[in-house]
Amino acid sequence: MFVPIGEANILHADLDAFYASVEQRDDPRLRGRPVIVGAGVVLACSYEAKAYGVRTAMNGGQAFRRCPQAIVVQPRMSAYSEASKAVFKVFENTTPLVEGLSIDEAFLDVGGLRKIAGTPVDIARRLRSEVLAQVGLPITVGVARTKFLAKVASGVAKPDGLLLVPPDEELEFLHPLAVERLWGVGEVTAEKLRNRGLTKVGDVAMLPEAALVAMLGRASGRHLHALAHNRDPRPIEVGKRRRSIGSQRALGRSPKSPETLDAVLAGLVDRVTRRMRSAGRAGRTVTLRLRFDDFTRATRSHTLPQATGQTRAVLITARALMAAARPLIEKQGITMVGISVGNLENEQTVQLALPFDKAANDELDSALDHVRDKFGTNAVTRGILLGRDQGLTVPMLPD
DNA sequence: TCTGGGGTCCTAGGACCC
DNA sequence: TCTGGGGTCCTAGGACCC
Repeated sequence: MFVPIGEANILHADLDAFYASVEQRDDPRLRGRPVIVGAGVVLACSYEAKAYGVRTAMNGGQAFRRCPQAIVVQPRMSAYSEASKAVFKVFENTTPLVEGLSIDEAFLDVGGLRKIAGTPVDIARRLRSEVLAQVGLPITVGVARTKFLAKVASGVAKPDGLLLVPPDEELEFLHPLAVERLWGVGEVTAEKLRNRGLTKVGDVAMLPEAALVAMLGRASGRHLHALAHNRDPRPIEVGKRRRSIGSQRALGRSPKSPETLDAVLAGLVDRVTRRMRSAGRAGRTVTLRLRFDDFTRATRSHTLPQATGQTRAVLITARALMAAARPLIEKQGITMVGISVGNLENEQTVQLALPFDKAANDELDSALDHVRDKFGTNAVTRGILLGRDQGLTVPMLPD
């Protein structure tokens, strides 16, 4: 038997039914019972609810028909975000090589830890018990030689499981699985494959790459061909940065006046630019996303010459995009509006040696004037007062 | 059976530059 | 005056993921 080079050093750790588990943790009455988080649509559901056929993203009415005894709770995003931070602390105490994928999952590279911490399976076992002990949440871990296989393994092992794919049993593990297990195969791609009689990963592996490219396009075809043959050389990437920041809002089906739409737009822009500033990011491409009552979608975008995190600049751009989309909006009822800012860059911070008296606003003004003189009128977004001897720190937009 | 909010990546055409 | 080929950036749409 051919044994691939390398060892199973990659962990994929994935919290089970994350939002629902946090709710069950915080309210003992919910434990062991079907729980649905989210009213209009199912954001998450406990395994007890899944047993009745309830699924994530299912609409609320349908979910309730399948499981009338389910307890429906409103989402508490801040509780989930806090739980996520606590879990990531456990990850980072395990290894510095952590790549976060979303609020509830991450890859960990534990290759260098064998001597001090034991085998990857030992580490995975300990990780699971530490997450349970310290955060009170069940977590599933897949262990394999590649990121892709580790993720597939955790998916197969859910819930509350641990699964190792030994390097010499990878294809035996992979090929009998349904194509939907492949990363990047959703409803549309699965249907295309099914139409050609391809339902298992092994079926896809028998096709030449060119046939998959012809069927699915260049990138998807190559990607799928590689995964079906168990090729995934991607390393763990630490410190990945977000590429866009956005916010959206569902509006319901009743007609919306232009004034109402503008107020919603201003609220979204305010939320997005606040988040950008607190993350220290500025962006150049503003995208307006719209959804209509027939579920069609449209986007309008504009790229500015300079990155900005200013509410005013983004709002002016967003309004112009909305005006450009006016004919579309008048033709169909609008049910969702979203704003996102992409092409993100880091805000730059300059520390100026300009001591000033906290009490004297004049001095702050003159310090800011100095920054404007030096770096341009648009440079200053805000200043932070640090005290008499520490000067002024001014986060700036990139030039 | 029509449903949220947050993201990522890819494709294709057009503009523009060399 | 007409014509090649290559590259980058922008815009809009689509598929996918959690």
